[in-house]
Amino acid sequence: MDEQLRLENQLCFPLYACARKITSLYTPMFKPLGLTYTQYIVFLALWEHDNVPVSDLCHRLYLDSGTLTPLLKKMEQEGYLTRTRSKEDERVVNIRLTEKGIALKDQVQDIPMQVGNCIRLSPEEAFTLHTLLYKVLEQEEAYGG
Amino acid sequence: MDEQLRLENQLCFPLYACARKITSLYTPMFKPLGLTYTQYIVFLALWEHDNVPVSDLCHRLYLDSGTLTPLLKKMEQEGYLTRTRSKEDERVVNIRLTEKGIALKDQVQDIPMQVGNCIRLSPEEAFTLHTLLYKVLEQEEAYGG
DNA sequence: GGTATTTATATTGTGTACAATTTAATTGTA
DNA sequence: TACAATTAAATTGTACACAATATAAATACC
Repeated sequence: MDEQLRLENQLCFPLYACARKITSLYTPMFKPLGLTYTQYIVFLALWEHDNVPVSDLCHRLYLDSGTLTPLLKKMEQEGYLTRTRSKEDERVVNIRLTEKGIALKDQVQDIPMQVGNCIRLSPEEAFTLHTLLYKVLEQEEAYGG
Repeated sequence: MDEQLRLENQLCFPLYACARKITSLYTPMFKPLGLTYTQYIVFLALWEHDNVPVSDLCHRLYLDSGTLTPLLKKMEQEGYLTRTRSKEDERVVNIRLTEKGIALKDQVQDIPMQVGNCIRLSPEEAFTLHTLLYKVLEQEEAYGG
């Protein structure tokens, strides 16, 4: 009885625990660079599309301004990016990487592979997992996906 | 180039985003009960195995004492459980649900199903996702799995 | 039996997450 | 063109997570 309340039968719990486990695999690799996982994904987003409003980062990272604003301010202080109010729309703040921010890319190139090597999934399993996660993530309800 | 640094090619990112999305589906259902997601999984663990040391909860939930100690103290204050030093080993603190904590189970019975209905995966897909997540989670490196 | 080591929690400090609210700018509309 | 509604960020407040350290009890070992 109560099978639906068994920890092992939840989908939410392994997701929650697994996400934290993977993040913890990255943490020691970021430490020498003085980065955190959240800062890393902000960089990943910006290395792909730079000079974008805060709202663009919010959408792509599924994070809100309450999380990103202080993070971006800190990254600005550390010289990785600039925050500039848009001339066309004064409500908008544009984020642009500095040379230092762009250069950081070279230093993290092989980190995804190192973490990947710690995860014992076959390429097929990793692909399946990736596909299923995006299927859940891109459902219409939340974040206007 | 730089395919390995594209946000979309990471496994960590959809995991991280998906975990937060699922948690956010639970939050409004917990609100009338005054619960948080983390408290919920502590209850799930205790409804299965009650009267256990803090270390047992740490292992089952993949959380450390820095997270659980303040959480358990708060849940104790709210009358959901008791924290008692073991007589046999004074280092150990045993956690036991009160009647109030046990009774809460009735009020959350259908929440997993409601959340499940929000996730557009077939039973087979959900099973596959569950299996792959546990495969990653139960690898030997971390948490003594 | 006394001391070093290990173990179980607790504490401290830092960094997210996010709900709710605020502020300021822009847009829609009578 | 005033004025309401909307939008983009920022702010405030609460709740985790977790690394690092501290504390105290138990065990190991000489």
